[in-house]
Amino acid sequence: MFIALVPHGENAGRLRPLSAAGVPTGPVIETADLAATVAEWERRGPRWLWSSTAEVYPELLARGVRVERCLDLWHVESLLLAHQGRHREPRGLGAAVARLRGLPVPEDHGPRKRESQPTLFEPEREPLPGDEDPLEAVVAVHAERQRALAALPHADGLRLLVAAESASALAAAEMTHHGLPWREDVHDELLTELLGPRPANGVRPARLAELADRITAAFGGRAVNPDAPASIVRAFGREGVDVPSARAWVLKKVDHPAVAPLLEYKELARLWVAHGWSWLDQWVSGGRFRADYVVGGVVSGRWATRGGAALQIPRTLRRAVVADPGWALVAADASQLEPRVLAALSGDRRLAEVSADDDLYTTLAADAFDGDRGRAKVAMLSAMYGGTAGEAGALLAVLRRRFPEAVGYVEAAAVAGEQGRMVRSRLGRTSPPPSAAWHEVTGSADEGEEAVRQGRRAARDWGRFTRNFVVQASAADWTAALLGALRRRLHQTAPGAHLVFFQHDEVLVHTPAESADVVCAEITAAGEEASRLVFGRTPVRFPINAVAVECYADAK
DNA sequence: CGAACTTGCGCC
DNA sequence: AAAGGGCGCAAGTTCG
Repeated sequence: MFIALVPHGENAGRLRPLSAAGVPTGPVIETADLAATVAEWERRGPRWLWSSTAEVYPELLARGVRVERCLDLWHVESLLLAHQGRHREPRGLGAAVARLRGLPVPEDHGPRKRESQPTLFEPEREPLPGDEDPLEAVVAVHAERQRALAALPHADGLRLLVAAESASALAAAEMTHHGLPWREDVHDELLTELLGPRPANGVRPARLAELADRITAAFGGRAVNPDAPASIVRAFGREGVDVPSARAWVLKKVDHPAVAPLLEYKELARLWVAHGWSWLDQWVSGGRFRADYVVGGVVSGRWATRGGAALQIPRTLRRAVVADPGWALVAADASQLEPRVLAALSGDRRLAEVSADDDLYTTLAADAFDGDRGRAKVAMLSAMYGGTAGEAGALLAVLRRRFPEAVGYVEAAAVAGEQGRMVRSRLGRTSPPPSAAWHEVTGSADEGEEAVRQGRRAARDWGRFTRNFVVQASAADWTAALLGALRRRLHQTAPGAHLVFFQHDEVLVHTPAESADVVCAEITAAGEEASRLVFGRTPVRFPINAVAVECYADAK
C-alpha cells in the first residue's frame, strides 16, 4: 500500500491511500496533526509517497516520527530523466507535473546553501503549473512514472534503484536529525595545541604568525604572502628556484630553507580556515555536527553535502568524534569497494577469486605482480581511473593480460565515452551526455594540428570519466542498497542505534554500548544483502570491516 | 564593487 | 612517488 502525502502549513497535511499500482483506494484525508496521522498510518506498514524526502521528512523527524519506507518522487524523476539522457532538466514536482500536462516547465530554483545549523521553518511553496492540486499531482506523476518505468528494458534494476535511493534519502534525513557526536572541547583543545590559543576574529593564530615570519626570514626578509600561491612562486623565482606552482607536493622536492615552514604553514592554515573555531561555532551545537547531505547530488550517485564540508573532515579531527557516555560508535568501511565492484560487474572469474582475500591488493600482487602490492594497486587504480602516467601504462598491460574481462569492461566504457555514448551503472544510473561544446571540439571538421589535438584530448577526457563512472556509480548502487538494508535492520534488532555518518564507502552508527555487537553483525548482514540485491549470485566478496570504538580516531 | 574564475587541499 | 576519477570550500586574483 502507498500513501500519497502532501504537507502544508504548520504540521497540517493531506494524504490519500493508493493501491500498489498507484490507484486511489479511498478518499482524501485531511489532518491538522500530520505527524500524529503519519504515526498512526505507519503501523500498517505503508510506503509513503511524497515529492521529496528532503523537504517532507525532517519536519516529521523533528516531531518524533520515523517512517520505514517511502518512494521519493524527486529521485524517481531524477533517475528516469537521467536514464533518458535528460540530466539537465528540472526534477521537482512542478516540473514533473508540467511535463505530464504539456505545460511550460518551471525552472528548479536550486536548494539554497545552508548557512549554519538547520532551523525548522515552513518554506513558502510555489503554486504548481496550471494551479494543479499538489496531492493530485503526486498521484498523477507517480502513476505515469511507474508506467514509464515498467516499459523500460532495465525495469528491475531501476525499481530496485529508486527504492534504494528513497531509503538513502530517509537515512540522510535521519543522520542530519541525530547528528554526529562531536566533542567541542576536544576539538578546541586540538586547535589550541596546534595553532595556539584562539585569537580574536580575523587575527591569525600565534603559530601561523610565527611560521609566516620564518618564511619571510627564509626569503631574505622580503614580505611573502603564504596564502597567495603566486606570491610564493615569485619569491622562489627571486631565489633562482623555478617552481611551476606552489602545491605542497611540488615544494616538497625543492631544497630551500623556506620549504619546511611553508609546508607546515599550509597544513595548519588549512585546518584553521576549513575546520577551525569558526567552523566549530557555525556547525556544531549541543554536541552534534549536523551535516546536510545531498543524496543524488553527484551524477555518479555519490552523495554531496551542503555546507560544513562533512565529507572532508580531516583525519586529525576524528579525535573529536566521541560516543556519548554508555554509547559506542560502530565504524564500518567496505574495504577496496571499487575493484570488487569491477570484479562483479565484469564477471571476471579470476578477479573474483582474488576478491576472496580481505586485502585484495595483496592477492592481486601475488597473482600478477611478483608480490609487489604497490604496483598491483597502481595497476588497478589506473584501470578504474584511466591513469597512463609513468609506469601505469605498463602495469595496466600486465593487468589486462591476466584479467581480460575486468580490464575489457572499463575499456569498453572508456570507448563509449570517447564516442559520446552514455554508459550505465549496474542498476541503471546513467552518465550524462557530453555537452554541445564537447561535440563541437571532437567533431570539428578543422584538420589543423591544434584542432585535432584538442579533439582527441576532449574525447580521451570524457572516456576517462565514463570509464570511472561505471565503477563509481555501481559502487553507489551497492552503498545505497547497503544503507537501505542497514537502517531497516538497525530498527528491527538494535533499538536506539542509528546511522550518524556516511562517506562514500564508510558508515558510522551511534549505538547504546550493549548493542554494539549486534550492530556489527547487522552491518555484515546488510553488506551481504546489498551484494545479493545488486549483483545477484556473484562469487565476489564484499568484506566490511566493522569495529566498535568510543572514538572515531580509534577505528582501524 | 561584486561576480566569476583560479588555486590548492581536505575527503573517498 | 605521482596521477588517473568524484567532490566542497575558502582565499586570492581578475573580470566586467
